Amino acid sequence: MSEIPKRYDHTAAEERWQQFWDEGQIHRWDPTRSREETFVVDTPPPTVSGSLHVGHVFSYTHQDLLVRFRRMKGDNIAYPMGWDDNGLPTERRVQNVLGIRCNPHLPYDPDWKAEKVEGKKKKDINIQEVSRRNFIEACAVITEEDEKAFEHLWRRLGLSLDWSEQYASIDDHCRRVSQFSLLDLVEKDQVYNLEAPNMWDVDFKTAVAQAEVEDRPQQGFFHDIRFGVQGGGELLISTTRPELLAACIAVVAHPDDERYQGLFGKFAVTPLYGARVPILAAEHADPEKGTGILMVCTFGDAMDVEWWKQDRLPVKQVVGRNGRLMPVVFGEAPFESTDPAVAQAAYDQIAGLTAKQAKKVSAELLAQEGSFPGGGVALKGELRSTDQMVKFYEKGDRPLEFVATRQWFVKILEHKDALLEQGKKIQWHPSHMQTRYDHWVEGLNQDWCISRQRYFGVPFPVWYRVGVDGEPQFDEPIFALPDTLPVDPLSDVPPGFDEKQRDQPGGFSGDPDVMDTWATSSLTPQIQSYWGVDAARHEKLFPMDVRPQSHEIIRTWAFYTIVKAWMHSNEVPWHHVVISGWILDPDRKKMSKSKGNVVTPEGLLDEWTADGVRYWTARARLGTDTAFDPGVFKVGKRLVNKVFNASRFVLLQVERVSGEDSLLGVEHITEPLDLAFVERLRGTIAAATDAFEAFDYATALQVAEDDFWRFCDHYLELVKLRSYAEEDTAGRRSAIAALTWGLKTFLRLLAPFLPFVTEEVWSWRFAAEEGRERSIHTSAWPIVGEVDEAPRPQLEGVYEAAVELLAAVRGAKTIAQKSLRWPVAKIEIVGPEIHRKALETVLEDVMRAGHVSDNAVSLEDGPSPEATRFAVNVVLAEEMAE
RNA sequence: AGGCGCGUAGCUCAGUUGGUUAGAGCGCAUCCCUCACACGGAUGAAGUCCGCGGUUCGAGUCCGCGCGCGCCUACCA
Repeated sequence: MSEIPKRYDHTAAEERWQQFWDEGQIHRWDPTRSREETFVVDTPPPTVSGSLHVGHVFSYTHQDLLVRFRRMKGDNIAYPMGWDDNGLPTERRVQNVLGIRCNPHLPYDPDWKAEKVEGKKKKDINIQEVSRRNFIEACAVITEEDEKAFEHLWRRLGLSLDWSEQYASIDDHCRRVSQFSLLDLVEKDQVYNLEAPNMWDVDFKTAVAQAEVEDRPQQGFFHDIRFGVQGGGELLISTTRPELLAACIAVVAHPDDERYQGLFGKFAVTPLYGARVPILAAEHADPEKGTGILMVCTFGDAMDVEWWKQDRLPVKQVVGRNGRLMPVVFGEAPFESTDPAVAQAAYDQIAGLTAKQAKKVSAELLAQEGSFPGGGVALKGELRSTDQMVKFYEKGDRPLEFVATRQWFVKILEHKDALLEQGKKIQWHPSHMQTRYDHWVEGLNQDWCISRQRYFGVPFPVWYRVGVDGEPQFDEPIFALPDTLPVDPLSDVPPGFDEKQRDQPGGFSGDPDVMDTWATSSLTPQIQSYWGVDAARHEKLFPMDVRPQSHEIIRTWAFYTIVKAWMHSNEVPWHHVVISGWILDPDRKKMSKSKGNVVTPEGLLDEWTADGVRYWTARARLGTDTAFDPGVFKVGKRLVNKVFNASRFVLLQVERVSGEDSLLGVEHITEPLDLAFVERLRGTIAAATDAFEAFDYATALQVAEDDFWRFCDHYLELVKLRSYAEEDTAGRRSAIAALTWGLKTFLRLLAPFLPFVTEEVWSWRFAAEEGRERSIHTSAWPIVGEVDEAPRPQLEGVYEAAVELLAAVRGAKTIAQKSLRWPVAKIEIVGPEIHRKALETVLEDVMRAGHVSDNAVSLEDGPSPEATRFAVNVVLAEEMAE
């Protein structure tokens, strides 16, 4: 038995046990055990952004609680760690930290070294352009540092991850699996490549997918613009985007709209540009909005894209990839005009401007005399302000534009029903989170665009034949062979070609894009299972048991992962999804870096102990947002101290009584009070286990914690003096045996929540008992069968009667402002028979704990006051005994 | 605008299939250094269960209508 320290030094203990777990490799997945006895977690790979906040602590601890429970139940745990270093966040961070930009056309410079510019003033930084390969090397350097910071925090938190199972979403293995996934989708005809209008971020200059788009409120202005009608007349269009007038390809109104019945089939003529455009009827036009008749452009919004497709209208793209208006030539298709010279003169004033600038200039042009065909002013009346919702890339600063570009898409629109079915096969915790998934699937309106015009990501394993005209033939892709993956088509050469033929007529050209980061993240189960690489391992790990994540990424991570598992394997990726809520600051706002209200975790761990911080996270039920409340950390730390001190008391008693002999077994538990306590604990074990089985760690904690405090406040006090006995009596043996099993049980019930302090006190005595139990975390989760040798109590309410009477004695002393050790001269107890009988069996323990002298007790029959078992009259002694 | 969730003590939250007088912790008040713990303990005060209506012998719980908060989805005329 190791020496029991007087105080808990959490800093030293936490470090010591982290190291112990590492050395003992107790978190290792055992690949030799069967799938049935294995519990597989699809750990979220955090975006390695370099800054940690308390939100990370929150959801990752939730997973760990469930994992630690399953481990103690005897499961073989597969709990890997992945890092998401792919994509824009890293790219942007690297640009800022190192002051570089990628120029993929530059040659690789082997001597180039990354140098941090943090701390320098903005004007002193010269942005340096580097090659794609240099840029990716720089990314790797930065992410490695960031991963270390995360790993350090995870270890301090006591996450029982298997550190031998790690991946990074940009590493060779992940690139291989991602590219293999694309090839499999090609083979299954679930992916296509198409030039089409698509949402485009003009600053990042990349396509984005529906899932990455968010609506933001913006103030817009209606411009009422007069259009001519061919053959005479005019109509009034209300638009917030006058800068797209040159891109107008039609005018539409609702087919039932009385006002425009005579116009359908005719042509309108745009002001300034003199373009002849058809006037069409369309159900989607809302007679209530604006003037009820609107212009269709290429492309103002998603609806424009729909109309363009539906009515086979021409493309008049004016907004370029950089968000500025492109030069166009009037008088040539598709920019026909009744007066090309006038049109050109007008357009030349907005060409080259940003959309926002062009809007202002367009309004000025439209307000000029002569802007309406045949004389007059096209802009009618004042601008009217309107609140509108505008689509933004979630990481972007300017509105998205619809730009015709060539992109890769995964077919999801035609599979909505099948994807809803897959969602039903998964158990969502809490269950209402499935509704979010359903809503998202039902609301899909675009296929999944998976190509991004960026540098840091997984390339497409694709080349295109180059025609004799020197242009890539996109309908003739050449795919990499699966056993050559991963490839980079910008440096690798497709089968049957050599490097000299790159970008040459008759040769090949590599696809310059990278995949959407979700195209890789959607494969975390397959990455972990080595799908397509190691079939035996895949069998043992896929589908997984549980996916932990937060609710805002149901539409991305959960959804895409379900898509991929279904397309590749016709399976669900996991059987359970557990959803953590958010952390809210005291103003009930979500804590996030952009709001500047985050709390960094390391300081919390210093102040409240790792277990105390874990306690706070464990109090938050799944799916429920939680206030950041230092009061709860405090409670957690108190519990940690209580565990330490109660264990100290029990084990000092055990040490005194048992010496170095083996612990007293449960067969020694014979006293009625002890049996009543054991009976109570049986119920606690069952309740905590049921809750954990249902993924409800919060209830498991509450049940265990409540009963542990009762154990300390009541049972320990009731049994303490009996256990102090000098002689080896049956009563003392019973007390020590019950305390031993009780403590051992509480420690195990609390171990998933408080892994450090429970391990610490477990090591004093229990660890030596059995080899398997060297660590509490690989010891067996308590079951009621352990204590079968202690008979069930014959009477009910024994424990409760004892507690009630002790409270009455304490109350009398408190009211008299006396110490709890103050002796009682006389106590009169009146109550009904059933309660008296229960009490009589434990009366000696209660009287001893209350310092009631012998022969001072009277117990009589009679009614008890409401909600109590007994009427009690306590008379305190005149003086403190010596 | 539709949907999901939430609203219980000053604060953070439990409250099971409807069932006596609605619970816990924090905070607060008063007291107690007792040999596990003062980083502790005892005792106590504190609630219009968001509002209105309904079902029921009985509603915090079920139904309807509101109000407030959060989120999801839709919405660039």
